[in-house]
Amino acid sequence: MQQNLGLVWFRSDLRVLDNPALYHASQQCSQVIGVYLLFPRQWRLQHDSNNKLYFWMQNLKALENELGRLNIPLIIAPAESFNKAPATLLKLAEKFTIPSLWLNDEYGVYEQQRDDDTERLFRQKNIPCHRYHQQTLFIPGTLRNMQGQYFKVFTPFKRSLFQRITPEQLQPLPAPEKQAPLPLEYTNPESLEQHFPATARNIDDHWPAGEAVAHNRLNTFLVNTIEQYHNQRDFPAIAGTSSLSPWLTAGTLSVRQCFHQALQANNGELDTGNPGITTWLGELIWREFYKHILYGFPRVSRHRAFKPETERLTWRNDPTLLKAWQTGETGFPLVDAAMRQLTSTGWMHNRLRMVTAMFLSKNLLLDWRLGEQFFMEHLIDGDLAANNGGWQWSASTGTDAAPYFRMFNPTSQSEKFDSEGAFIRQWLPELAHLDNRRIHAPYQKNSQLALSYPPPVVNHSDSRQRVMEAFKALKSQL
DNA sequence: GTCGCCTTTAG
DNA sequence: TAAAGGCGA
Repeated sequence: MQQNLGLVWFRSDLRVLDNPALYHASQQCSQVIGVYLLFPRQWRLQHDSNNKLYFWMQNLKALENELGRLNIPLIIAPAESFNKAPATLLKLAEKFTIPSLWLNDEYGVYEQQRDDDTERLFRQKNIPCHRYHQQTLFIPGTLRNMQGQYFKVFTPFKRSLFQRITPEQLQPLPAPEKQAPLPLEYTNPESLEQHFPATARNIDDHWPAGEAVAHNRLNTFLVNTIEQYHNQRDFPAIAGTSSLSPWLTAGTLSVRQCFHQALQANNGELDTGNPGITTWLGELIWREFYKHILYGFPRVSRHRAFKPETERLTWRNDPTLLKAWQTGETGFPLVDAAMRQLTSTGWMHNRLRMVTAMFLSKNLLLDWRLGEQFFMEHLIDGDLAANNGGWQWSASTGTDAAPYFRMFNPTSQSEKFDSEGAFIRQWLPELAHLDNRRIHAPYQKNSQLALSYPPPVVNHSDSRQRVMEAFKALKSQL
């Protein structure tokens, strides 16, 4: 009876819909069993936030329910670190006499090593390992320029993707069919989410788990929001973005499902049609781009700069300034409001991720890795590739085709993207009474103002000068 | 080698 | 409008 069982290993693909490993296993096996390994030690090492881990555990519970409706058991097993994965899985496969393993690849260096080790061990035992692909539209490494190298610039990468993408590869897979009941003896740990107490407030209300929720959000976004996406996405006081990243990172939702549905809403047009939709497709491709970069340039996942020469920059060591940035007490209202949004909700608006990242790395001249880590420690959608890519872009150590020195003025950004001060007032009640003009820089032209809010920790133009010279010095050192 | 172009601007 | 370098074909 157990001649043709399949063990499906879930990781960043916590869904039954459009899940290649699950789908193909259920097509080719008489019955399948799901497994999820807990890596608490590894997650700590990677600075994964409790917000994210709590959310993942809730999504895992939702997955267990979805699978249960299909009579597919889900075994949840502790494994501490990645290096314990092969033996833990093999033990399960032997205990339940399961002759095949099915999984969707992940593209971080340690994840690849873990999966390669697992496959090797299983092969030694004559258990085939079937590996699929789901994290990106194209397998990292399969989009190259004419010289056969990885694209280092976003736009040519996107053009190449548009040229090569086909309707067939965008067709999401259905859920597997319901299988015959499969009685198994196992006990899963209870109340897993309690091991990862979220620091974000009301996390269940803001970020409810499960595939049904994710698809509702996607559909609502496509119906109500996406057509104005290009006009509204830059304004943090407006809910103009998709806010789907937590589900995308957990794999509750696949990029293919998102891309497919958005493209349908645009009559199949990739770069024409509704500008809101095409802009959002571009954002999905940014996630794709950074995953390909992470795979093609593994140094970026080892705390190294994409542009090696920028490793000679001397970042300042100033724990007090770092603390001011982390707690939202820099005296720059938009920066502080953004940091308080992050620590209160586990999420930050994308425009503000750039503003706060540039402020840390350029105005404060603090190492971008400190900011990258702090983001990971709080973000509910923390993704190594996207977070690292964004930070390195902001710090000018990463991929960026623009020649000139890219630096935001946090006050101008505030006047431009929060002109009414609505976002600032939401997070900094101590400034709520200031008028729309003064709220962006409270002490400007009035340094004697009595406020329970700190004065600016740096002078923008001086700090701008300082970082410009630091980058200029890199070139003269060559 | 040449040429066109580059997510998100500052002053 | 100046900045001001390198990618990709």
